[in-house]
Parts: sequence; C-alpha cells; structure tokens
Amino acid sequence: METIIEKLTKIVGDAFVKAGFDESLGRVTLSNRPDLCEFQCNGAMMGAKTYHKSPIDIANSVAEVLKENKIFASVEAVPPGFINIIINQDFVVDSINEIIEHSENLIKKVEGKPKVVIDYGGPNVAKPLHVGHLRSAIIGEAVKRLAKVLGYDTIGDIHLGDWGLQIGLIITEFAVQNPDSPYMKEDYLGPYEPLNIELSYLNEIYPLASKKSKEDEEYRARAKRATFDLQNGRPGYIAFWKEVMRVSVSDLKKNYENLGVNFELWYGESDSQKYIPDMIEKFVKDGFAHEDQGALVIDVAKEDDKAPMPPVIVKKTDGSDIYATTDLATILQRVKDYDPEMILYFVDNRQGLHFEQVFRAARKTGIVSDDTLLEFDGFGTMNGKDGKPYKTRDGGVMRLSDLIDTVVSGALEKMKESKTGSDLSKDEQDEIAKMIGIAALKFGDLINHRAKDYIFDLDKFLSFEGKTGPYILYTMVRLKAILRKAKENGYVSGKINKIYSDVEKDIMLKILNTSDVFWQSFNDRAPSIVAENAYSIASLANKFYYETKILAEENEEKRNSLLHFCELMLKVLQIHMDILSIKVPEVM
RNA sequence: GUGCCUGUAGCUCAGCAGGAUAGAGCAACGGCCUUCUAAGCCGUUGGCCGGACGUUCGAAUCGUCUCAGGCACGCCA
Repeated sequence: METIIEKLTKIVGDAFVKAGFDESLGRVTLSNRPDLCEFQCNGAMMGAKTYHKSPIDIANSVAEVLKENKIFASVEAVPPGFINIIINQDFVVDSINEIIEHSENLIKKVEGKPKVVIDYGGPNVAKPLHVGHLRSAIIGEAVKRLAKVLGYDTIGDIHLGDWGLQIGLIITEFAVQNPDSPYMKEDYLGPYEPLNIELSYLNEIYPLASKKSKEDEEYRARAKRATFDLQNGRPGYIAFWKEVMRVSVSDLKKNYENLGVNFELWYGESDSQKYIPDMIEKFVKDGFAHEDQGALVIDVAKEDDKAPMPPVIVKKTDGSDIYATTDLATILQRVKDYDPEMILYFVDNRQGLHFEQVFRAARKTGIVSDDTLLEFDGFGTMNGKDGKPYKTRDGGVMRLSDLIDTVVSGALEKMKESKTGSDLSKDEQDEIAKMIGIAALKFGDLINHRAKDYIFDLDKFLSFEGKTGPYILYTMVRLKAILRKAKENGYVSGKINKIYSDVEKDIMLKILNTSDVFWQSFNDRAPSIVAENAYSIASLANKFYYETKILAEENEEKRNSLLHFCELMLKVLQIHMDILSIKVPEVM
C-alpha cells in the first residue's frame, strides 16, 4: 500500500529519469500555495547545479513527460523552476473510495510489529499528582497510541518513583510519629496487622519529612539509613512500604483513568531491585565500575565531549542505590523481558543529562546492544503567566484533580449557557461536561510542542472556542447529529461518487495525507502534529457543514454521497481523537 | 564558567529535511441563526521572523558571532 504522496513521488521520479535526471529529485509535497496547485515538486531547482541547466528548463522537460499521465489534471512548470501539480478529481475520489473499502490502507504500517517500550508518567508514590504530571502522562499516552496505530507492539510503563530516598523520608517521619509501631521495630519479623493509613495522611507527612530533612542533618541521615535498610530488605520497612504502595497506587490508578491514560505495566523502581546486586557485581568484575570518593561510579565521558560529563553513580557512599542504578537495572529488565526495538522516555527536559549518562553506561556495560534505541524525549515545563514554573496563588503546586474539577465545572457552566443537553438527566450532563472539560485540558496541552515550555493559562483552558478540544468535539457532534437524523429519515449513505465542492476536495486531500502526518508525528515524538492535523480537518469540516446542505439535498445520489463523506470525516477525526485519548460525546 | 533549549502579530503559539505572498487561535472591529447544534461560519485590522555577518539563484528555516530569557552541570528523582 502506498500513500498518495508516495505514489506521486514515484511517478514524478520516473518522469525525472525519463527526462534524463536523477529519480531522487522527484520528491513531491503538498503544495504550500493551495491557490496555485495541490502538489508541488521542487526537484528541478535542486538539480540545476548538478546538471548545469536552468531550473525552468529541467522543470519544463519533466512537466512534458508528466502531462502524458492522465491522473493529472494539470502540470505546470513555473519560474524559477517549480512543478505545480493538480490531480484529476476522479483519481482523488478513487483513492478515497479505496481507503473506505480497505480502511487498513489509510495508515501505512511498520513491518514486523516491532516492540516499543514507552516510559512515561513517572509519579512518586505517596505524593498527589500535580499539574506537572499532566504532560508526561498525556504525551506519553498519545505517542504510545500513535505507535500502536502505526503497527508497533507497544508497552507503556509508568515507572513509579517508589524506591528512593522519598520512601526513607516517609518511613522516618512515620517512625517519629509512631515509635511503637511493630513495622518500625528492627527485631520484629512479623506478622503485621494491616495498617489503615489514609492517602491524605501520606500526603501530609511527606512534605513535612522533606522539610525536616533539609533543616536537620541528623534527620536526613536517619532517612538515608531507612532507605538503605528498605533496599536491603528490612522486614518491617518492606511491610510498611507495601501498605504505602497499596494506598497510593489505587489512587493513582483512579486519577490516570480519569485522564484516559492506561499503562500496560505498573512497574516501579523497586521492580528492578532484583537485578541490582548481580548487575553491580558484574560492573565491578568487568572493570566498568570503580570507587571514587566513597561512591561506586562508572565513567561515561568521551573524548569528543564538548561539556564535562560526570560519571554515573551507581552506589552512594552510604551503600544505597540511586535513580541511575534503578534506571540501569530497569533497562536490563526491559531488554530481558521484551527485547524492544526502542525504549522511549517521556520525562522532564531537566533530566536530559541524567539520561544521557545512563544511556552511555548501559551501552558501555553491554546491558543494551546497539540494536535497541534508547531515547530521551524531554518535555517542557508548564509555566505560569510570569514565565516561572506554575504555582497556585499561595505558592503551592496545583493538584491535578483540582485542575480537572475546575475545567469540568467550567464546561458544565458553558453547557447551561448554551442550553445544550438540557433535556438530559443530571448524570448525563455531568458525564458530557467531564468529556468536554478533559478534552479542553488535554488538547490544550497536546497542541503545544512537546519539547517546549509553555504557559499554563487557566482561562485559555476554559475558553472552549477556536483551536481547542471542545471545538473538535463540537465538529464531530454536529456530524453525528446529521448522521443520526439521516438514519431517522431512513437515508442510507451511498458511494462517494464525485467531488461537489472545493472544501470537499481539500478535506479529501488532507485525509489522504493522514498517514504521512502520523508518521511525521511519531518520528518527531510530537503528538502536537496529530492535534494540529485534527484541528485543521475539523476546521474544514465546519466550513463544509456551513456551506453544504445535506439532509435537505434532494438529489438522492448526491445526498447519499455527502452522507458517506460525513461518515468518513467523522471516522478520520475519531482516529485522531483516539490517538490523543480524548473521548467524544454524542451531544454537547 | 561550560553545555543544552527558547526568542515569529498586542497575547499564546505553528511553520525550521532552504523555495513562490510567513500561518493559526485569542483579543479588537464588521457581517451571518424561518433551513442538518452560532462551542459555528465569513470578513477587516495587525509582522525590519531578537540583532549582525555569512553560505545560496533563493534564508524565519543552514553556519558564525552577538544580545535577551530559561534549564542543567557527582551522591534528590
């Protein structure tokens, strides 16, 4: 199966060959001047130097060859050497119908279902999700779904922060507050009575412990010691940690589910623990790791490094593991379990150096072969209007659940204003408001390019107009309404038999270009490209909706063709929304 | 200090495997609801693409320098 761009590139490439030039010059792109043509090829200008001919001469000779092919309605060489192409409408309609009949041909798939592990989310247990967690979760989820659509076997791993100093801090504070708890007794080996801790309690003691450790040297040493003991299997701590995990994970699951984010694996740093001792031993035995200032490190600097590259610490001076250790062991585990073609990390940009170090260490020590791509896909920070990392008015970080509540109640208000869904039950209205609010939130985030910082503007998320999630939902809801009424009237959608308007043609060309857009989006690991494409299709669909009478169309053949076209647009938009993991209501 | 990222319309951002007249959304102004949902559609206003030099037939896009902002730089994750 070939996309339309590929088909045209091949035809134009052949024409270049026939005219006596290199095939590679025949690259065709969508036109950047839709007023002049649909597709363009700039190869003549690129070839001018190698062939010592003027670009327009080359373009002319290629255009002459192309004119013989009847799939083109017009081929024109224009100065300085553009080849402007308009294709035959029948060819567009045929291509569209082929996609309808063989929907698997809409998107070009990768061969062989290669495995991709996607590491995203990365929340710490015992800490509530805040707005900063939004990006990793929904960008990672979108790239994962995109990869799946493109034919990859995808595995999403949340990679919980559940094994570091933060747990030691919680243990320490708990011990301070509950000195007599059997969980905290060193010589007590169990059994343990269930500990009914509340999430709110955990959310309370963590910041407290964190604060204390910064102010109190001794407290910090105690927390480090607790971390070490946990990592070395002290029974009471392990039992306590399991309780913390149970409470924390069930809350995280609920939160992520709300956002439409689903992980295949709920592994954490702790799950790599079983690989760590052997891994470290091997590092030492093979001479990769050595002691430095009391810590065990691996040198990863290279001669051609522009910047100083510090070594990776795999054992701290106190003997406990650090995130580099668990990250390395996690790579080991993933290679062992899945042997993936690539492992992608959707993590805050600020961790770039850390991952560069870890990747180098993984390669150097042979944990991962050159066949597996390790890639750090950093995302930008969510800033407030002042350009600084987003904070609430009182200086704290806004909780994700609060943000969701705000956006959803905004959507509900908007629904009341526009009197939509007033005939529905309260529950149904709430359900729709939730979809709209979350769509606004997710789309508003996803439309921003992954790697860039962006300004978090609550008002923008609440506007629901223009380039927003609700705009796209609204477009789809209107299309659904037409199709629903058509069904009520007993109309059936027929074959798309011709193009009735310019908008239709523009939309069809866009639909035929979907595969290329998706691939570009995946190759850049940038869901914003999918979001942008969804918007531009929706925008055209709204124009079409405004200009075209469908249900009132008296010519049955035309009406049925238009109906089928509505189904197609809806379907293509739905694919986009599925990738972005945004739910679409029936009415709004 | 060194390295990385970012400077495009009043605001928020696309465009950056070089291409023809730099695009959206918001805001402002003006039109369009007896006809499939006006969360919509159409139009107007708005730009020395941070600056300089260079490569090129051609630069927002590539290179060098420079200014401004952000981030990172061994025992937190």
